[in-house]
Amino acid sequence: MELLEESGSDLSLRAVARRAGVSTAAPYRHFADRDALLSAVAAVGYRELATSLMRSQPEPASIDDLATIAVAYVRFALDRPALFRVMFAEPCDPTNPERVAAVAAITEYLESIVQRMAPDADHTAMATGMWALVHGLAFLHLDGKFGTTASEVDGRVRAAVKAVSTYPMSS
Amino acid sequence: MELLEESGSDLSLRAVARRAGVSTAAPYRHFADRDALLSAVAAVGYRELATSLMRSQPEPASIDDLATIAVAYVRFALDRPALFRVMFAEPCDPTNPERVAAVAAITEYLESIVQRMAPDADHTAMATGMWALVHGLAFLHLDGKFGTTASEVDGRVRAAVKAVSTYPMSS
DNA sequence: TGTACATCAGTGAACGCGCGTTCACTGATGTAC
DNA sequence: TGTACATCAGTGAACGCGCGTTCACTGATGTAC
Repeated sequence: MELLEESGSDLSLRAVARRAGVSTAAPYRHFADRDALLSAVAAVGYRELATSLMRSQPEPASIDDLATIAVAYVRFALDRPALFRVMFAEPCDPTNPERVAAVAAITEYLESIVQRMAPDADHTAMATGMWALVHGLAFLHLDGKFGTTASEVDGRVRAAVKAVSTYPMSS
Repeated sequence: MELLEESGSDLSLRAVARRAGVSTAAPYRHFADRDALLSAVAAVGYRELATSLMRSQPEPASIDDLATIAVAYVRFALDRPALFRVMFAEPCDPTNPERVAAVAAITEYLESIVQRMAPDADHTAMATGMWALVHGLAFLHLDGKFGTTASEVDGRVRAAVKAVSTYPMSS
């Protein structure tokens, strides 16, 4: 995790071993192969993401609260870009139970929010949409597709979430 | 481009040369280095993405039309995952003018839609939100974070876009 | 019409690199009797 | 209390790989006179 946070580049078994002050082959005592390591790291990442979202707003009740959660999500991605990429851009082993459970936890959290805030909506569809919204904001900022400086990010995320959640489109 | 569509993996100069039936060093006649090639490929990708979005709905007038555009965006990502990743996940040279222009074109297209469909909204914020929504849907599907089979994707995307665009959240 | 020259895409060999993975091994620790 | 054994994290050397990039070079094409 330390390595991911400072280097930002791809995670290699050799680099992990170096960082641990250990020989090249030592990681194989603990992980079957590179994919297994990456899956494990991703699982930890998911748990931390879920934790920081829930901590940012345990019981969101307004669109402002929703925007706060969105900001927490984007912050997570921006603060720990390499970890975020491992979590989402690597073709992680879909059979890793920890990973599956962590994704399910995030989905459930989102659905519970939707259920409370928009009781008439299709919960699943709405939760999917909200996740996609914050995820897209995270990735687009991460990849610099908006010409946004770091200090503007929060405001931009809040504004986007509020705009989308507030104005129904005509017809 | 052919290479990206069939191999799905990283694009290397050597692989490109092989595919072109040419020696390892030949690409350096045309591109300064690997990043330059990637930037050029990304620029072409942006243009093609913009084209297929506009073709899917030149003058969107309803939420259904909006959902159609979203489906086109996600389809692009799913049909050409490696290209999509080069466009968005690689740290592309931000000074490449073609790339900047292509991103601007997509932004403008989205803003014009928003302007027509939600004239009261903050256009920039709303366009940001819409882009993030479809982009998030694309990436989450691409990375298999929903347990969705290929045939369900369209329906799921439509439902998510409609849900988010239709129901305003309570305060 | 013929000759000299510039241009330029492509060649092929080489460089040094970091990588994932395997192998037979060492050495410390704990446990059974 | 002492001895034999199993466990297991870690070693270090080696394998073969594909990569980005550089180099001096060739050979075809077009152009100027």
